[in-house]
Amino acid sequence: MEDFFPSFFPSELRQTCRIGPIRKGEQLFHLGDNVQAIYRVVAGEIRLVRYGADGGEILLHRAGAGEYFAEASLGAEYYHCTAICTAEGTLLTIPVKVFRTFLEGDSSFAFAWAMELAGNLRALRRRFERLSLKGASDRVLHYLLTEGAEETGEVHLPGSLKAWAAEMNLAHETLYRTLNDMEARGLIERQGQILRLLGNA
Amino acid sequence: MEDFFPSFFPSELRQTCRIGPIRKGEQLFHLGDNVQAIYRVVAGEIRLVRYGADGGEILLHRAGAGEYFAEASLGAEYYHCTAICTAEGTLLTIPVKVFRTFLEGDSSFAFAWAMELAGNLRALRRRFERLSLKGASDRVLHYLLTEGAEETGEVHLPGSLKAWAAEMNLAHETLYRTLNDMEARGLIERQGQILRLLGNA
DNA sequence: CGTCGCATTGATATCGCTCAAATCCGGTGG
DNA sequence: CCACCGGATTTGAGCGATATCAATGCGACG
Repeated sequence: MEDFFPSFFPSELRQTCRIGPIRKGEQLFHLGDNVQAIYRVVAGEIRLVRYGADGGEILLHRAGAGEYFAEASLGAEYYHCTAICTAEGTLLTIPVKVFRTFLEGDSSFAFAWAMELAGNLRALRRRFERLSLKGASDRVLHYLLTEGAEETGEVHLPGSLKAWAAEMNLAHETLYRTLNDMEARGLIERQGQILRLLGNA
Repeated sequence: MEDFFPSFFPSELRQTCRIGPIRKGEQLFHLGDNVQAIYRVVAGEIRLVRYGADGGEILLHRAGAGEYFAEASLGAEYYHCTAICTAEGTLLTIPVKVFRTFLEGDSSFAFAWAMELAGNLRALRRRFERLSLKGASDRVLHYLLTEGAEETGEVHLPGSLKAWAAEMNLAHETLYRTLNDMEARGLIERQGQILRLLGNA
């Protein structure tokens, strides 16, 4: 199944992977577990979370279709967070042991993987930069500018507004209000699940 | 000079690198420049920044001795931020072209590099998680827990308190007050440049 | 039809930011 | 040796933006 694997995966590696369904609420691993696999979301959604001292859930990452997660745990002994399925789907499970073997022996694979990691790093830096903005509207603007379509700043809302608010570390109420304000000011335009950036200021 | 290079760098690669001094205020590259090199700080400090619409400086990363920067730009065409030297030191410059060649041809090098990137990714995730905390004291606690020495939660303050505040996206005044509060409450202990976590709550 | 979760709006509280000012410290030049 | 200066540190006061609490409508789903 070509769709399940990135093109650069060697066929021998593909044979050791597992592909299976994930159900909402299922936990793939917990904070502290020994690292046994890295994953790629084929369909559905996985959230990587950690729990604060007060029991509050801290969202580290949301992985959607096509995205890896726990990929940074390759060199670690144990997982640094907990993975929970938040939307039913399909999951590709890649055993670390075999994965490491290929990384060490196949230079073109290792190269492709390094490119992949570099891309993830850049994406995370964007999110980091976004979080460092204080204003809610600044974050929305930044999202449209960095994650939106080239030039047009058009974005398909990733799921519910509530989930989007969580990804940007905003209370969902604040996001509602902010979007209303911005639309009222003519900064953005909303058409159902599509957000468009209007004036380029 | 063994100190300048990570141990896994092939000697042929080392020969194409440049080692030179950097002065405070010097800019290594700007947002939008074509990617020509990745860097490693031997001594001193480099900050990766980006400028907001209001002209405000957004700190993306602070790289100190031993750290790489722009390493995620390997697969990119142009730099996504600006690099400024904030403390005099020495810089290792690694041309991307040669670097790529080695990545593609030397699997053990590529593997080591992938490990390096994975580590960077984990470090950035920690910082990201920290930023997602709302309270100032939560951020300080998180810093001590994740960046501090194992168990003891002991930390050498990275430079000035002001710089530390910037790294945690806090106003420096807020950090001063928070540290005072925390010390008064017996949560932490300060001895000059050393912060120690006391009660493990 | 009842329930659950998302969307939306209102009211209030809180925490960190901003502006301001005083002190301290290291370095520099006379 | 001392006066001066810039930057870090510290403390104070007040504001504002966001979180929080609360209530309602709405659509999907069993």
